Amino acid sequence: MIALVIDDEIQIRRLLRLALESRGYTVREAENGQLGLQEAAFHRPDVILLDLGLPDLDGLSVLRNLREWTDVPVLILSVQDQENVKVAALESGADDYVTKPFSTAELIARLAVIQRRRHSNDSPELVVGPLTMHLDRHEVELCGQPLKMTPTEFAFLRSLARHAGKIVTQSQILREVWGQQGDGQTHYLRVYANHLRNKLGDKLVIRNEPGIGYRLIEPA
Amino acid sequence: MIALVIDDEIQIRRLLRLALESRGYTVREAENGQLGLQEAAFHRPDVILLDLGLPDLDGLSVLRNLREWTDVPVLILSVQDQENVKVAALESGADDYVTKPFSTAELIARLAVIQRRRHSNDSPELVVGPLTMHLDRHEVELCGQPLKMTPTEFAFLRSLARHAGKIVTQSQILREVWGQQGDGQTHYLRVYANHLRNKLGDKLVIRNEPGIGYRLIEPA
DNA sequence: CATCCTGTTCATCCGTGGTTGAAAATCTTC
DNA sequence: GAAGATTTTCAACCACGGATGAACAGGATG
Repeated sequence: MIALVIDDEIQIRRLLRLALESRGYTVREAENGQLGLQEAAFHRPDVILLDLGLPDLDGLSVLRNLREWTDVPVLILSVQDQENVKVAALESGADDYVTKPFSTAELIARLAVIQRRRHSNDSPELVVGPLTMHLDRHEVELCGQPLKMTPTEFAFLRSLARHAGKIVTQSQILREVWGQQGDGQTHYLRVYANHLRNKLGDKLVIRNEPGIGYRLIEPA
Repeated sequence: MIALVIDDEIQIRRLLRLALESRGYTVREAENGQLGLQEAAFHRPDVILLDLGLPDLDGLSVLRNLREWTDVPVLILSVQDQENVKVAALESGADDYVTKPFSTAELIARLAVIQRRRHSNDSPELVVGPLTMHLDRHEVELCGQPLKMTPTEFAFLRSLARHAGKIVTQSQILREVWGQQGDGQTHYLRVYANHLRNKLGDKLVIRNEPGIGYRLIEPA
């Protein structure tokens, strides 16, 4: 399992190397975007940890470049208060992000989620823990029990479940559920997140990421 | 038993009409792909004889279009020994083919094979609780009593009965019963659901799933 | 304390579905 | 080919439930 760290700060790279190697990863490093892309192309890592603030290219450019030819999971490392950048990164195909400073435990946990998500392939049935969505028949089961759901609720939940464990941005959900004209109506999100939480009970958690979006996770 | 002949050569159509009518088929004709698709959607034939060389659309396009919404048996009429085209047709869902010139005896024989295969795969009787549908004869029984049914009603009920107990999507029913141009005409669904409910009484329930579709269930 | 974002509840409105009946199209039958 | 019967299509109506929009409460953050 190869991890590629793209970050200009050597302290961060050393920290990540220690954390990752202790978990069995082989770690490669790149100190700027240009080298990062080269490394990614040459060594084909299984996961990439990408800093958004890089000296040459900015992180977003690196991410978009990557996404032109690979689906490798990308975890963003960002400093706080760059919410718009985080949103842009997620919409450009990043899988998740952690905010510096971060605990290595959190980092490892998020990596695990990303990897697990990779392995699930898409079929007419979408399964997230105890939840099963039959996309063709618009039926939902929770712990084997059928769950009644309005069309809008279904679309909302599908939007989250498609990227289970991963953040889905507000505008992403709004576009998928309400189409073009839904853009900006963040109010709907709160109403329907509420509906779904009531229906899902404590079997599944819809967690809010303030200012960014929502994610569907299984309770620990 | 309705057969639809899609061929631009009038001689061929004449020949086929004679051969088929002598075997008890009702024959409909279309001289190009566009008309053929219309006929297929409107009259819902039990078998289609399709020429691969048509003036407007090529036969393969017609076939693929058909296969988007119906499983009606299709027999290909091909001119030469164009192996690659025949293979493509079979892979696109054709049931068999004959090469021009062909003997009517061979044609009839192949039709018989197709029909028999249909019936072995798809059993000629579809049973849901007290309801029995004789798919080959277009006859319906409810609690042993014969039930009169128009062609559209029959197709609608078959669409539901095939997936008894499961939700069948609105557009799924519309495509199966009315073909491509039925898409969006959800109005028809309400009218015919109403017809069927009246005929089925309380022996079987057609339940609506708001915004999604319908399902056929046995009352508890 | 002020502000922003979120969660929660509720009243209104509109879309969807059910129902009926009439017009239009199609198929029979002579 | 014309008259009648059957079937499909279409229009009009009502009823209900879900979508929408507003109001208010809670909580984090500075």
